[in-house]
Amino acid sequence: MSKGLPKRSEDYSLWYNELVKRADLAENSPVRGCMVIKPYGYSIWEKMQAELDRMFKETGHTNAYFPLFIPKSFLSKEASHVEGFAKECAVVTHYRLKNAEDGSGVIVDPEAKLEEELIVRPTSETVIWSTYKNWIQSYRDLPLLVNQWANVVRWEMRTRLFLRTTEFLWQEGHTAHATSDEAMAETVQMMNVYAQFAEEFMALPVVRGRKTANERFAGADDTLCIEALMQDGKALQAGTSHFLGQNFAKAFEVKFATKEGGLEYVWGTSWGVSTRLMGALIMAHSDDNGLVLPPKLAPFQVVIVPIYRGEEELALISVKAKEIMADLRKAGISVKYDDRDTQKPGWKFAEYELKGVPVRIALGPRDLENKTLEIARRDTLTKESFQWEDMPITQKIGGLLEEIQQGIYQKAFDFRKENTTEVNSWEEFKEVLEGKAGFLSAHWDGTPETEDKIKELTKATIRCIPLDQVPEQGVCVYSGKPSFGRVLFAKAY
RNA sequence: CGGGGUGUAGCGUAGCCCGGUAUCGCGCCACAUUUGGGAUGUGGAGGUCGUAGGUUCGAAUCCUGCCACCCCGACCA
Repeated sequence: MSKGLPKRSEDYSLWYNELVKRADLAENSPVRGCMVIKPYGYSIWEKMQAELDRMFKETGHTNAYFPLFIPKSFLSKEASHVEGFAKECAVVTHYRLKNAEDGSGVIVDPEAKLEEELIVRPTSETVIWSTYKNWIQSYRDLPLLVNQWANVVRWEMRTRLFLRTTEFLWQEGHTAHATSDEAMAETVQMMNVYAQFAEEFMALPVVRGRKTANERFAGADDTLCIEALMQDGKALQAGTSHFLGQNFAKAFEVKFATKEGGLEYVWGTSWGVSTRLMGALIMAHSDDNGLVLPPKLAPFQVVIVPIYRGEEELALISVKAKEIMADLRKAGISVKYDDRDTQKPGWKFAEYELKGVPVRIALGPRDLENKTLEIARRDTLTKESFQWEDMPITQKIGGLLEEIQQGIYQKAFDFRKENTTEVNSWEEFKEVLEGKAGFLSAHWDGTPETEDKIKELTKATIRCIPLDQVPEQGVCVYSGKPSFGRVLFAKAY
């Protein structure tokens, strides 16, 4: 492990990549754009999964699993869907290899060509709706509320660890409803679940909003989203929830008998978050010393580092350390006791800072003597000496974890506030975008043409029309035409 | 797909212009001394120099082709 991470201020992109690798979250694989998620990184993802899964189940959803491969013909059934995904699909054309005759290795067996090629799912709407056709006959079968945890593949031009990988892990919810209103309510509900998860667990403040027609999901009538702001002033779409109308129902002939005896197409939604959330988590909170993890998602919340010389001293310290560990665990706090004698304390301190462990406890002979602990918090990098008698250790650490969770949320919230700028002219728009970046709250005339033009000129896109948008008379920053409320622009990941 | 760059030990690199089978650091192994912020010393292991050809007595180095990856753009969760 080499010392020193690149500085965010010098090269944000390099800082991010190095951090992901050095904190043992993930690394590149032999296949371009794919990554190996390492145990430490994966355990953060598992925590995210566990919370989200709980929230999905609390809102009435159940998990299922649909296949990785989709017949090519399925994809073309919904016109705008195929247009959106066709350019980035991996295709399976053969099912067998054989030894090359010249002994140079294995080759694709030309005899083993598939009748119909298979698509590796870029998303599962098509295969799921083709299945729903058989599952739904009556209003009694509705609503159908299903989620799946899966991997998907999108052959992107350019990839970045966690933020955009060729294969990524995600969950995709796919629901079917009897009415438009009900499907829309579901779409809103799931966006709120995502927002709540981001804010409460990731300590990541998000804007709840609606995508413009340009930015909408391929095949959706409406896309709601949560948008977050990263430390470099770029926006990151953290989750989306789509109202599919009857588009997929029509494409896959999914009809149901109504109570009144009619036959109607069902209404659908789909919603998803991915391992991209890992990228959001990393970029939102971390600093030049490494990761900063919110206690609610850290693989372990507390690490205890013993300081000792010799076996005997370690034995004495371990007694106390294990006592603390047991107390904390009883209180539901996850702890790691690192008594390896293969690394020195200083090395461990740096290591756990790099890995973002929220609280570090150092315990040495001096502490045994004085009945103290050295408690260091990762978010502020401050240390304090804690007297055993002052209060129960569980109360102390529990309170501290709470404080850290709150603290990093507040810090991110303040950052977003400082970096959300109301702009009222085109000059100002360009100036802010090039200078401090962040979210630009501006009037827009509501046309895709203006949106495209702004994107072309500045690379900024409309991240969303905030759901809490205040009605306000104004003129579009670009076209000067009338506008009735502000939208959020930003350069995005 | 356009622009730029890089492939030499697990990682990061020197050597390349000016051909003579490889430098240094981190990491790894052993031993000793160390342990309250990334220890020190001594000894050691580890490389068909991305790949295929060519030139040459001899190629990491010169020439040609290929492959891969990274970064910046356009595209996208």
